[in-house]
Amino acid sequence: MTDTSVDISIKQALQGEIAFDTNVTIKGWVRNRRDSKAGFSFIIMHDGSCFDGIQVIADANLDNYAGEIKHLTTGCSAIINGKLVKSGGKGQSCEIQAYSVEVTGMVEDPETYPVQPKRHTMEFLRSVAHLRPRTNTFSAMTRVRNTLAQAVHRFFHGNGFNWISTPIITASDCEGAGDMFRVTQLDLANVPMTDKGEVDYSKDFFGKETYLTVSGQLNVESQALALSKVYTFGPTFRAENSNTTRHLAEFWMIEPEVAFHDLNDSADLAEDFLKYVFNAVLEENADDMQFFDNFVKKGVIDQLKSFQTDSFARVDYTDAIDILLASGKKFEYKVEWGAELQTEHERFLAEEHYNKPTVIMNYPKTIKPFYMHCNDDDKTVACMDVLVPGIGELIGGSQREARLDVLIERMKEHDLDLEEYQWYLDLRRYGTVPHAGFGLGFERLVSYVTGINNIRDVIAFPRTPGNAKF
RNA sequence: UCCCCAAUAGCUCAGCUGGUAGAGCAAGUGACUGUUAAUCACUGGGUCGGCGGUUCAAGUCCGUCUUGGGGAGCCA
Repeated sequence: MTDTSVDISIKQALQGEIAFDTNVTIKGWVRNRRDSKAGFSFIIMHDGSCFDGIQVIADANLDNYAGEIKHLTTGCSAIINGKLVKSGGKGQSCEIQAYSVEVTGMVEDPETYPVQPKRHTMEFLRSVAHLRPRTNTFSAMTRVRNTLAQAVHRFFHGNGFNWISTPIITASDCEGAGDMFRVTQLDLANVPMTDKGEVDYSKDFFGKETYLTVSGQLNVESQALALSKVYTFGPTFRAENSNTTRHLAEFWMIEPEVAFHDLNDSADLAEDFLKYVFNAVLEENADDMQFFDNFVKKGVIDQLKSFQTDSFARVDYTDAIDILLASGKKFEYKVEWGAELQTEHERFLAEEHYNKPTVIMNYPKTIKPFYMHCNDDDKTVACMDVLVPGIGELIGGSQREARLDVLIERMKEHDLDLEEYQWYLDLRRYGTVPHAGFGLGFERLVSYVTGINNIRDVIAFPRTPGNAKF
């Protein structure tokens, strides 16, 4: 019987790709077992290929029925060989009538197996991150995350972009941004010192201080000024002591950069990009998304669908300030031109005023980094934040300052060491062009799409302050 | 990092003003059933997050640390 058997995924069976009466083999993990004293057991098997499991009918006359099959519990692994048949019960179209159930791994102590067939809290599952992919929520999240990652590459590839791998180890704190993770080979118990009593980094692996990257932007700009359309998609690190539902110390970031683009082009690109990847998930993960819509966040499917036709709200920072002032809302932080928008302000704009992804453009230059293009008003820079309901900032981007003299002036204002940035300034010396790009936090995207509100639950093994387990 | 809250069985929780612990689910056994988060009965299972303190007595009160949650800051 097994000679003619076909190895299939559960997805193939449930999607009707396999004809009834075919002799098939599936391999996976037991989700649940129910016994019938009429002489057989129902075993629900999952293999991660799709949201649902397949029901296996194991008859009592199988050799190992009493010895093994009757003792199968949630989490056991098995190889099932049998005939794919039309289901004799309600709730599923097909099932497998087993010829053999080969148990590959029992669960050592069923009582302490953490993943029970019941609702668990996300906090508990995070503490067993090595086993949580066996749950509905995490297997669905993983498939959606995969679809998004594939769609990211497909979108850019289809639009003529080159994927650039920017360095993960970097020698300079590019944006003068926050804390970075140090990379060193020095013996921390015996650090070499200079005559001045400072750490002698010339003795270190790279001969200077090095860190994990916080952004590939400056590097990828140089690629854009030759290949025109480029993007990065890779790991990024921030040593900020942020304890929120939307920050990770290690996350994946997508950073497109396009020559001859201005800010509006960049906002258009961001919009097209989101439409594309949202649509990919709607098409490829309908069952997973239905689960999220039912049990994680009501309305999450409609949220993605409505964005296909209804695009970004776009508003200038200056106008956003007026909207906030005119709203009559009492805010904890004062609304005034020149100040950062606080979370409460962003939430009001994206969740109450517009209730859809909202782009705020052209912020005061005093609160933004040195590399952003100075607008003609000499007060604002050409930048944008894309805010989405429930997440906050999903995308941050800007048109870059392409004029050498203006850029140098801005760097001096920010107290940067010009020597360190000569290569970056060269890009303005040799054939400079206007260009623009943005950064998008991949996990925030997964969070928005799935409705899973804690960013620690949209990556397999989250890295956060005080937690690098697994 | 700041403010607030929480930590009790494998999981989710209850435990009033201090007197050494309970339920549901899970697990084990049995009954029953083409079942489907099955149902019913019985059984086993806890150094009440760590350390220190107050008290005759601490799950309960106080201090501190750790972890987690909600919010804020920083940002993607």
